[in-house]
Amino acid sequence: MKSIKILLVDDHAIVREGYHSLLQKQDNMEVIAEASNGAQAYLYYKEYKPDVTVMDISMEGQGGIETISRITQLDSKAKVLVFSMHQNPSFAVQATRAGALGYITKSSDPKVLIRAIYDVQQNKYTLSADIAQALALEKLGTDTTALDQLTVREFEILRMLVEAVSTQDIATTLNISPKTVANTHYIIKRKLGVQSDIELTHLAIKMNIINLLDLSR
Amino acid sequence: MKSIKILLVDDHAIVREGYHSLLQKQDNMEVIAEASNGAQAYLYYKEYKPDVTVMDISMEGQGGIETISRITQLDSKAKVLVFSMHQNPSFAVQATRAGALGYITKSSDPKVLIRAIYDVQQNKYTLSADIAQALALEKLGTDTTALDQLTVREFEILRMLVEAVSTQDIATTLNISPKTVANTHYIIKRKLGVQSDIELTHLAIKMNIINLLDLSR
DNA sequence: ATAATCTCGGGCAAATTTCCTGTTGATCAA
DNA sequence: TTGATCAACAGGAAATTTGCCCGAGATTAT
Repeated sequence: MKSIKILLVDDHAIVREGYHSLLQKQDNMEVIAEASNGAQAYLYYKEYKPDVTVMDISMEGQGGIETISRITQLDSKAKVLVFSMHQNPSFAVQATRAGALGYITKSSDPKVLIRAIYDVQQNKYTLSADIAQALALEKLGTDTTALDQLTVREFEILRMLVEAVSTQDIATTLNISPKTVANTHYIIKRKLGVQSDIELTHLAIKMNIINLLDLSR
Repeated sequence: MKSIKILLVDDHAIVREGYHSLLQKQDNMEVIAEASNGAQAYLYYKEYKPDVTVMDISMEGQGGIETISRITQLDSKAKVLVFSMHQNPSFAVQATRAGALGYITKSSDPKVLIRAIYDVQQNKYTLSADIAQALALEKLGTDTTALDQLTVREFEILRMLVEAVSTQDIATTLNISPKTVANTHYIIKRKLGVQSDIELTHLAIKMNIINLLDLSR
């Protein structure tokens, strides 16, 4: 039987060790190279032309998604399986856009990974169950254009709110009653379907209302 | 030579596989049990009394730090080595408070992990180089993390709070009264000097408690 | 012109926050 | 071993905020 040649990409040595040990038990899979970062992965891909590339996307430096783009740009038939710790379905979306053929979370059972490698090798798109479910929920949930439901004024107030401006200060700068700000705050939360201010902040980050660079400064 | 008995705790099967494979190559180390969550880890600890417990602290549900507390409370001589993906030294501080004897990041070389297991087994405190450096910088720099003022429990609750877990849910998973969670929430805000939950979330992002890449739930 | 929508805010019950208190249990120094 | 300290827990009560109602005036759309 012809052996599937695999390129491993993960910045945690221990995880690569795990793959290695796991895949070695499969007699028709063979790890032909391991990379610990995106740049290396790209070089190895060119050099070894693996059948399947198993890649973590949360790496320091040049991200995994970027690496997927570059690899699939180099070889449009590249088969990349993403193996990530992120349960967030938008990662799966991003990875797929970049050209990945599958997305499996690390909490998946090893059997699922093996199965996924076979699937990807046969050009079959694969998602782990948890991600598939989350994606489905997101699709039928309202989430996507939630922001468009806000009026101009609401959006303005939202922007100040998530920058942690106090109700009082917002009222003062907008020359309206704090009560109105509080009411609007409530309306915003209801429209966006969030329960708490913390959720609201998360949403604001997702929607790029908060400038993350400002924040982490 | 007597073999060092090891308990592995990590919620990612592939990572456990990695440890396993790595540690098996050491002829004086033996993995006697593997747990995939905190509660199970606690039970296994009681049952197997391992020489060294190697634990990931970013697990779903009952956190790893909480688990360390419970284990060291059960057996004050327990030797716990934390193996974490978090580069933030505050995690090391909290883990140490909870009773851990060492803190190694997952990006460390496998050799470092092996070395650390020996060290911990001999009751020698171990830090991986990157964390030691960050801690040192933190100590002499002004940037002294306010987070270190928090108790272990407070830190644990903070982490859940900023992930937008509800007071009720936190109370349920930690088996305490919602009133206690609300009280602790308040204490945390006071200690960190923030006015609102939105400010608290900003702080959490700055302090790297929230994984920016994973903001969705 | 009429309806619809936005903006603004008052009212008020319910929920939460804030700050206090006290209990328990663990640690630790004298 | 005893007293002191501190973390964890949780109840009480007042202050504040939230959640949801409403209506009024302005603006926009049809």
